[in-house]
Amino acid sequence: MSAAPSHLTNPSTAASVSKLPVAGSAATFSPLYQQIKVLITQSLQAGEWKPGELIPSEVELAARYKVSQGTVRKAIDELSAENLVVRRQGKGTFVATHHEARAQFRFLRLMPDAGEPHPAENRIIEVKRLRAPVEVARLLDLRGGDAVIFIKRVQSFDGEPIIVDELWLPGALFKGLTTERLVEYKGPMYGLFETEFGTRMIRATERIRAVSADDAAAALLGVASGTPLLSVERVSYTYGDKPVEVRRGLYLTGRHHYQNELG
Amino acid sequence: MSAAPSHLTNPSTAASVSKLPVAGSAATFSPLYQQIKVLITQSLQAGEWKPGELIPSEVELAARYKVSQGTVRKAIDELSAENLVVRRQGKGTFVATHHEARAQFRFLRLMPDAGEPHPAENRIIEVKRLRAPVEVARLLDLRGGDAVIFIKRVQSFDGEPIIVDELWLPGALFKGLTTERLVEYKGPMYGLFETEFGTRMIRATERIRAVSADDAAAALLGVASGTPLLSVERVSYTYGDKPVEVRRGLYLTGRHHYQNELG
DNA sequence: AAGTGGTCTAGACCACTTT
DNA sequence: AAGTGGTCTAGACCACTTC
Repeated sequence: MSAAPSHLTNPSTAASVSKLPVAGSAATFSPLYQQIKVLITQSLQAGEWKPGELIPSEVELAARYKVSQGTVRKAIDELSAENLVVRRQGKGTFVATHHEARAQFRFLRLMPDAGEPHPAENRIIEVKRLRAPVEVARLLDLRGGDAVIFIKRVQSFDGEPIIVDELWLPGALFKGLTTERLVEYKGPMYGLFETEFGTRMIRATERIRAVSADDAAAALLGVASGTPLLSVERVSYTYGDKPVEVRRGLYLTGRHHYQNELG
Repeated sequence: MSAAPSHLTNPSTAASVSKLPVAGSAATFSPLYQQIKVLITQSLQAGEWKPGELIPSEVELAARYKVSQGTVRKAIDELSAENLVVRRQGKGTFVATHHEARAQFRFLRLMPDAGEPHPAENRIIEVKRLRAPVEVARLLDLRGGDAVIFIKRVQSFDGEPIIVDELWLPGALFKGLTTERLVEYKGPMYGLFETEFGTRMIRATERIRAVSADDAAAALLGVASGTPLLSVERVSYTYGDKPVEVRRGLYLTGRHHYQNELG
């Protein structure tokens, strides 16, 4: 390597500084490949490379950031492990997208007890704009009176209604989201969010409980009130761990189950 | 490197062979670091290094297998990602064990809605030996009449009974498992299995449903019959993806929830 | 043939832990 | 001081894809 890259701080070449982190100053050092990872993530967030597109090759990125190819490789390895990008030998590295079968199963864990999973059919029940309820505002990091878009829908498999979903999305990020666009759109909802609104869901946390179906849910699912349902409360995050969706699903688990892997 | 290692097949030095996999012969080539990974896993399985113990350093393993340190490193990186070993800078690499707070949360995802998770208190209800029911036999890869050990217990948090568990274990692997030993043993049950019976749980799959409490479960949990409960059916696997435990838990999710991360 | 990611090596230095 | 894993580099060759 020729010269130390000015915009990056390499502990290997600045040992004295890294050993003396000034209290109060935020000058903390992280490995080079972590810094590269942050830079690449920022480019992804800024939309420099869009979902589905090819990002520059390892050699190009190494030249851009003035580090070795091996360092770029380690950064991309981690981004790939986090499902932010997908590597394809011989072709290159692509920005991950929800427009793939791959991504579907990551975010919908309900599987039929027997047989192959079938694609879900969506029925939109309601879309409206309202002020965020306190609990939703807290989870989405919004202020009290901020607007959110509320969506209610039913998902069916093989014609059988199985899931009742309620979603809350920050109004500021999803301006122009209407029933019409939701109904027209074919494919996964996260695909729509990503393509039409530039918001890509990266990861989510779920809290799962067993509850009794109330009258409304029972009617939509075609079961008796009081039937046990799986309640799945989800908060989804985009780049920078920013929460951008609150969702509550009620799953009918008579012939389906929530599949989970403990590693 | 001096000479080609005789026990390993390196495609880099045997390209012609790797390009001509003979149909019928099982001679398939995998990267060197994958082969190293298999060898290390076999040593773990054979008990050459026991849970909690230090495994040889990267330099030593590189010498043993006649490959570079970088290749060993990549193998261990993956074993570490799969939670088979734990790296500690400056100290070495250790065989993962269930006798750590770390491992607990991987296999018990039920968390209190508010406050910190508390350690579970176990109450053993029943331990007996019986012939494997067909469904259990199928899941455990046993033959029809094989013996299994059946355990029923209740787990409480802060004195409140929250979980009713039923477990089935292959009799051949857990000879001598009695109520007494289960009651005497302090700490996680997987720790007992690992230390006393040499069977370490590596990963598990779970199928989750919402069900109604029957009379027996309701009595044990101190709730009304018909209360919605989370049903968690688990199959646990040890080295070589061998199933070694079937478990069915009923979770009371009034003030607790099953926590899951979607990556 | 040229370009991409995938593997493997060898060597340097760093951060952390123990002796 | 010596040993461990952690980072970074440079260069070679392989497998796969595209032109």
